[in-house]
Amino acid sequence: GFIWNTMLKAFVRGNRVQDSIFLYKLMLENGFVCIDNYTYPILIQGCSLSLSEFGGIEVHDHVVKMGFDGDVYVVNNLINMYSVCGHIGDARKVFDGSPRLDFVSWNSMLAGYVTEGNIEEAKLFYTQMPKRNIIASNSMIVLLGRSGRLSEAHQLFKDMVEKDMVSWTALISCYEQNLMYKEALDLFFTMRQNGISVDEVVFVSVLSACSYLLSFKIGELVHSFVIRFGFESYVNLQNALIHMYSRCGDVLAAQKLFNNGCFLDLITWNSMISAYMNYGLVVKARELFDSMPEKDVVSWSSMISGYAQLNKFSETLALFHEMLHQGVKPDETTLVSVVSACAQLAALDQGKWLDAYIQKNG
RNA sequence: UGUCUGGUUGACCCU
Repeated sequence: GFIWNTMLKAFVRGNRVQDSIFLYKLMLENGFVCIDNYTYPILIQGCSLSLSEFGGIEVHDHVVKMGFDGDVYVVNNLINMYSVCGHIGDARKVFDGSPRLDFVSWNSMLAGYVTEGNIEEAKLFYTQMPKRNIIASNSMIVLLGRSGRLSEAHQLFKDMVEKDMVSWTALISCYEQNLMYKEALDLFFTMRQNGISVDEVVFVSVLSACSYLLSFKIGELVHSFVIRFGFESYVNLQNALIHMYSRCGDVLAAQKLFNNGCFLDLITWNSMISAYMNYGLVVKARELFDSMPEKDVVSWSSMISGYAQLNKFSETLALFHEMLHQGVKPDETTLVSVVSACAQLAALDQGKWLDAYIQKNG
């Protein structure tokens, strides 16, 4: 069975959930022998990643019929799948009905409450845990931070007998989410002083704080750390650096990173486009936009809102129509810019048309 | 060969 499972995993990793289901059906036709306790966690994981609740429910059904519903790995994946699909009640049913639970089961269930933002349940559940662990505590820190309860988050952090890099990063993010970027940076430097190891995630997070503070000097310093630690080729770090430099007034540094970068992704392109637009470099932005291998709604919105910011309202409307023509669905951000363009141009008929569009599309 | 926690891009608002 492990050959089949390996193929299944390859499909799931490649975000090809339909193919994984198809392969699973072939496995069924092959007489079940290739289906084992490794098979379902992979399938369920695929449903989680693609938020396919209906696929997940179907797979859950098979799990029961095939008698794998006592496998703790299967159970944990089911809990996770129902949680990320927003069916926390079903996750809890799996949890409560499972003959066997381990600390991952508890962590997964807790993570469900955290995703949901359910402080009460999460706190209750956390106190009910047979044995707390770093991952559970880290989840709680995130939840408290997201809910604006910074002092509670900090207290929990301080009370942890063991902390890891994620605990520190989670607390740094808490400060950032509550717009306390200075404190976030301080915490990063404390983290370094305490000799805690760092990874690319920490740096991305810290660079984000620099961007908000418009702190070129610290941003540059962090960039030097990034190089010293050998993380400079990570796409997400390049994206964070491009964003930081553009926010902090050095669009040329951003451009240099973009031009020298390899393995760039959509976010890189989008960041560079909005960087150019923020500096009024419309032609450069448009060149990039037109040469993008693929665009998403953020690419379009960056251009459209950029035009609106620069008072180029007819360009705003023109690009919006182009967007619709290409079958890209605008979101709220896009529409805000378009509405303001209509208002500025006193384009009453366009405005009416847009109003009808918004009514029709919710 | 399988499961749980932290991070990056667009308008407005907030700061």
